Amino acid sequence: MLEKAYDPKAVEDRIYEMWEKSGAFKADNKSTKEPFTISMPPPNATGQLHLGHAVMLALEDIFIRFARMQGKEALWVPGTDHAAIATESVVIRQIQKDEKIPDPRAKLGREELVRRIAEFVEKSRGVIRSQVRKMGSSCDWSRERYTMDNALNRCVNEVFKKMYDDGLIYRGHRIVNWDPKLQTTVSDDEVEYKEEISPFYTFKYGPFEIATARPETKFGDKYVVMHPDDERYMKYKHGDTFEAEWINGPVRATVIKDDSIDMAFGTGVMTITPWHDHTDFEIAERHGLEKEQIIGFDGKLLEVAGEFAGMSIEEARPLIVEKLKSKGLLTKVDENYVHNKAVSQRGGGSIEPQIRLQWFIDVNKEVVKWPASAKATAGKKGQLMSLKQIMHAVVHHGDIAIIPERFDKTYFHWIDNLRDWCISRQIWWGHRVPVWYKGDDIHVGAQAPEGKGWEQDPDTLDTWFSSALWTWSTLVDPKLTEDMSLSLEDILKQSPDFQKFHPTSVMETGYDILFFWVARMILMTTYATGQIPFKTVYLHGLIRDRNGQKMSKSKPETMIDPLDIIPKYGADALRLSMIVGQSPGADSRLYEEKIAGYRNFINKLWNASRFVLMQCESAGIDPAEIENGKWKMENLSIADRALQSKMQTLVAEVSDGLTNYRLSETGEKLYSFVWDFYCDWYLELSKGNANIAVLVDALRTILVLLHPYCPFVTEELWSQMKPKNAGMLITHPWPTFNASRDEEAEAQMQILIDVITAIRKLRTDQGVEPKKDVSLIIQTSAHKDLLESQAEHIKRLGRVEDLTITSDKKTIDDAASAFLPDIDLYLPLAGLIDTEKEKASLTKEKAQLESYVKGIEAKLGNKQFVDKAPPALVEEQKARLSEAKEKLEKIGKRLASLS
RNA sequence: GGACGAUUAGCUCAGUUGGUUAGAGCGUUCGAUUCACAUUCGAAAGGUCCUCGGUUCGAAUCCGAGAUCGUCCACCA
Repeated sequence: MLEKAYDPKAVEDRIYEMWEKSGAFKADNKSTKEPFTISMPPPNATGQLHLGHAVMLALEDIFIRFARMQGKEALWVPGTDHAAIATESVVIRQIQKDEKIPDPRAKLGREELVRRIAEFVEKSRGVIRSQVRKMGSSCDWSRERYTMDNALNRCVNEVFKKMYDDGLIYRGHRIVNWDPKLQTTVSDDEVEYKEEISPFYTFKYGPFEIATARPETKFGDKYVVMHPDDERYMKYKHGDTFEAEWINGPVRATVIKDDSIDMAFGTGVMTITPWHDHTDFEIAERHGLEKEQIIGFDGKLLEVAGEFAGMSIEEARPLIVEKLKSKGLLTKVDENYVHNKAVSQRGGGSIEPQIRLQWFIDVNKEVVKWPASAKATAGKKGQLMSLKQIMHAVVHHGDIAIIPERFDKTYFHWIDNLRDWCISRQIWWGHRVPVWYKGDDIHVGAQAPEGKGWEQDPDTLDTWFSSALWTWSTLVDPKLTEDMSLSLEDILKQSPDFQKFHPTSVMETGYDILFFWVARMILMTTYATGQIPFKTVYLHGLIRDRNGQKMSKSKPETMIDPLDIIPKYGADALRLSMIVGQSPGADSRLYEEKIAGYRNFINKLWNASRFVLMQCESAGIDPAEIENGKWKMENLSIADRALQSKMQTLVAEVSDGLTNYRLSETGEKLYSFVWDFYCDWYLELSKGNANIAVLVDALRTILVLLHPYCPFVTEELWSQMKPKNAGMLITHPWPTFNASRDEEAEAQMQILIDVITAIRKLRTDQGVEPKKDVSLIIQTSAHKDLLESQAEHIKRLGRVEDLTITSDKKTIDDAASAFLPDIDLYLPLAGLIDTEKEKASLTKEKAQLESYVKGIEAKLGNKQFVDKAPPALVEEQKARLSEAKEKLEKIGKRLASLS
């Protein structure tokens, strides 16, 4: 017999082990079943499982379990990410701290440092693996991948080479976001802007006044830029030169006219520093101006700064201002100027734009064939397009659907503003740029060419470069990647997993990495394989604390750690609490009471099962002997029939909800069906005269439907009551909807529920002690037979000792007026559920419908509407009209029969 | 500066294409409890659906304007 309360600790690990051992997670690439694939967004190999992972795992597990039960060949590929910059800086910091080595890169050298990082990652990956299991994730561990696997490295190199050969990857001096602290570039998306109040200085510069918050960059400035239409400066022509007294003596400056200048800002004139500012760089490129480096890669001023050379920015700034002031060039200081300071999202250090030789992906060059997907290809075969255009097309044409839809706009907007992607990083941990140099010769490829003296590029690739290949690089056969004679195309063609499981079905991830990752997967995968990476993108929101704040380690009191929650409340409860009430793309709040609420639900289900099993036992029936889906049709009570009927609707709704990714709504439906109907009414009514077969069979179906949401408890309960030939729930077939609804039984059941509820309320209203058995008269004309047949239930659930049901209004009036001492309560049903109430509501509905019909008829009678509105709309209105008329007719008939 | 989203009970949120008396969970109040479950059961209180205007027979829902909050993007020398 089951314990009195569900104890997840005693169940979860055992169940997970059973699933894993059984091979239920493994997908078969030779199967003829329809594939359903999810690539797990790989958690950072260094990390601990947090709520962001937990919600991702819960959602994906629901998708995959539903697909598996529906008989699809379901594959969920797990893995971990090497998280280049994050990991390298974690390990470096650790070495600095533990071994007191201030510069581990210099001291240990590349080989040793990389070895240490790899070692560290290997340890952390084990932690992540076990944490993913704790959530109940039914992923195929035999296919686990890691972004630094050799096979994936081969894919990275092949794609790099392909892009290089296509002219999509180039090396160039471009202005990049340089992080002086981590000594590497970061991509535009990794830069954050923080508001900062700093003094804003206005200086005299020749005949002009220029304003700046960063005087330390101004040493080399020799161009003043203004808008060509600015009337204040009409007398200066583009190309004019003049002499100006400046920080370290006089400089010769040139006037430049450029449209990008905002005339309303400051004085409308600025000097530019092309080496250290994106906008200035662009202006300089447009006009072919000289660029000069002022600040070194270590963040210190260079020779050009004269007496200030070697100083850090913080040191130099006040001194420079002081000097300019003493020269009489400072005209104004605004102390309250708010400006946005660029900082690195990773290290948090400030970003110093610098010009560097870097590798880039050209997103505008039109050299790529239209993707092979059906919709986007229509009529465009053979056309060449840019990576940007590909990314746009596959979403625009509906090959890829984003849920929620509104993120389409954000996505398109991002593409419109996308600049070339800087893919090289000056760190050691990651996929090394597969390029070799010997003097001026360049060779691109995974291996060094024949001959001596070739040296590989020291840089590594942006971590998102390898992540962008994730949906398919994880599906190539690793053995094939060892054969260097095969092309990428051959490898893909000969990899059974890729052939069977790609494109993947759904990519589920947080909306915060739509740009970082999702967009880049679309870009890279569609380019490299000719296939879209996934058909649907499901974006979940962030989990916040109870105050709507981001959970962070700095506020431990609001932190919820899944690893604390799981032993306490169970993985099932955690899963429900994160999914019900969360709609895609929107943030949601999580706190312990919420989780406890779902723990209670799990326990309710547990106890309902316990009750059912006890009924079996006392009836001497072994539940295993009860066949599934074969309810005894004789002697079905109203409750049995109503349950059967409602069950049909539930199956249909849950199937539909899961198919269309409406997880929250569907979860809520299941919750309320189980608690509010099955437990509160059906089980209560079955007490005393239970139909065991119905009881068991309905509960089994409930377990099946709930399994994707709360796999552990359902599997455990299933093992207690499954039919003897059935296997585990995880692979149990999903029920089908057989469409036979019993509306009469549902209506009668509802009347019974209404009557009992009314009695309870009546008792409370009249202050009758709940313990006391009462005598009751129910007066009804329409439902006398029904209520009489259910008298036993009414008596038991309403604590009524003596029940009289009469259709005679006089009886009740007499009883009430005579204050018959032996009658406690009188319940006239006329105002509750009786014909009078029905009549009233029907009359109201009729009036509404009539005016509705009138409205539509007026619309359709309007010539302008019929002529100008889209035909579909007119048709829809017509359909609605006939529907309403039909309904009106029905109501008319019913009303006639009532009176 | 541009875009997107939110605003419904004390709190957290549902509310399908406009249609009975706007719902749930938590919390609160009152009551119950050997009979599956106190991780329970019954009942109650609690709402100007942000504001104004419009469309409609009918608006929480559609349209317009505004307010407040939040997020993303761009970025100003």
